[in-house]
Amino acid sequence: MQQQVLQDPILSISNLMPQNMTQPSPSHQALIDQGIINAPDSAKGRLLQAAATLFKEKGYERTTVRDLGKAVGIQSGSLFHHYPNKEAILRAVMEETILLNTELMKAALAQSDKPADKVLALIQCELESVLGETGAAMTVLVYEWRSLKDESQQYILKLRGIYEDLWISALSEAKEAGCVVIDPFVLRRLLTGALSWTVNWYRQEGDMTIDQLAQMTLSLAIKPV
Amino acid sequence: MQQQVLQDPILSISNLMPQNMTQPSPSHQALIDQGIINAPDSAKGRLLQAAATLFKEKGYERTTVRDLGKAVGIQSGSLFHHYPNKEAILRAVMEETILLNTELMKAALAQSDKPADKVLALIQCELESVLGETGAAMTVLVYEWRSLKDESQQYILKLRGIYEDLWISALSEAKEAGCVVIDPFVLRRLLTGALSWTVNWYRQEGDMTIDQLAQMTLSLAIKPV
DNA sequence: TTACAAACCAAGCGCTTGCTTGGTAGTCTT
DNA sequence: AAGACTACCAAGCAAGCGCTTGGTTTGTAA
Repeated sequence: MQQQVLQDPILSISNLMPQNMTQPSPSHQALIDQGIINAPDSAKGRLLQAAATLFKEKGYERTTVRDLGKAVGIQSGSLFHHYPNKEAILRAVMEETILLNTELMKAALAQSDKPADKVLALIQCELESVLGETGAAMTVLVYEWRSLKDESQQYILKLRGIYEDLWISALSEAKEAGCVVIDPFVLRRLLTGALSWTVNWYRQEGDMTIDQLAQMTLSLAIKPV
Repeated sequence: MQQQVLQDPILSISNLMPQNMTQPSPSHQALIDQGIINAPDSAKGRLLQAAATLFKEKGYERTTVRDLGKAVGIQSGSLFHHYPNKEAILRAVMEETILLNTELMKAALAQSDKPADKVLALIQCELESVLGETGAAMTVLVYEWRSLKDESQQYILKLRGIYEDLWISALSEAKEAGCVVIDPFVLRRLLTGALSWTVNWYRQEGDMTIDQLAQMTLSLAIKPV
């Protein structure tokens, strides 16, 4: 059964997406093929993309189901054909983002060797997540925590744990190698704040690339050996 | 005309405040005496403290005027005798916090001499602000930005500019002294994220003091000369 | 004692919210 | 062709929201 395509070409949320959108990465495509996350051009996928954008810009509470409906080009009531309630949409946004970015990080780690390279790969990866195409959803993941029900919080927290484990083991390796001085857990938490906050000031149009920013951040986190 | 004290001893927001509250610092008291900010034990002061706590815990949007009224021990409608609308309460919370913490930072800087010491003083000061008594209000200042009207945003932004200038000049001095390698503006923004994020994980009850955390953060920001 | 203003209450208004309902158009299966 | 299913619309409900109103209590000062 093929998903029907949403009909209104004017209000359709495809207008909210970058025109020259890149192809999904191999990791991304794999998750789509396994049915774990929705394809970006499916009805649900576009709803989630629009929701992420609105939740980031206005906040979850200030975004109404009427806003969501308008962004996708359907009536607000029709949203509840896809998701049982508004919170489930927020949860789905977070779930898909954390799953996707965990896979992206694993892929990035697989291409690195030395401890310092791994840390750089993680920093680059997280910056790309926060500042790139999935940035809206990542911001929602970080800042709209409180709006989830307890049960959803625990579920997302579990997924986040897997993601954080990748960080902790990389930083621990770096510490054993002598290029990190402070406790890996504290360092990770300081980095979490520093990296997620970039969404509030970094602009692609500026004269600093994401890679340059990643290098600067790395220079704070590790000392050359 | 002396401020009347709120009457309900059960619901009074004084119950929400630490029992063994320290005396206001000299900088704090000076601002109170000048009528720039409200005394913590005045009616308005307690309203703002309760509002900060609720806004931090539930978010501004999820906090209703009925919640605020209950926390202070008055009817929700009576709030509008003190402030014209709900947003004005949020604005007042932010305004008082930024004014107070700007003064605290100036006082801390005045006692420091070498560039690295000044940076450490700023880090300590900001951590105390975020994690100490004014923590709720500081968190609101950082994370409830979007809920302000445009005009209020500009006003608070102006106040924040003064605060940030203290940081930028201290980091610039440190860079000239050779103990900072990356651009002061970028460094400040990374530190902003790292320090404000501590509210999400640091616990006083743990075995790491705020001063130790400040030292660790300093070790990332500057290199010994 | 009287006068007055500040602080507050009780009630509720107008509006918006998330969500439900009953029904319809189009597609796929048999 | 008939039936089943998905995706949607139009309308609106119950609850909760920020805020207003008219009147009462309380503290201060003449």
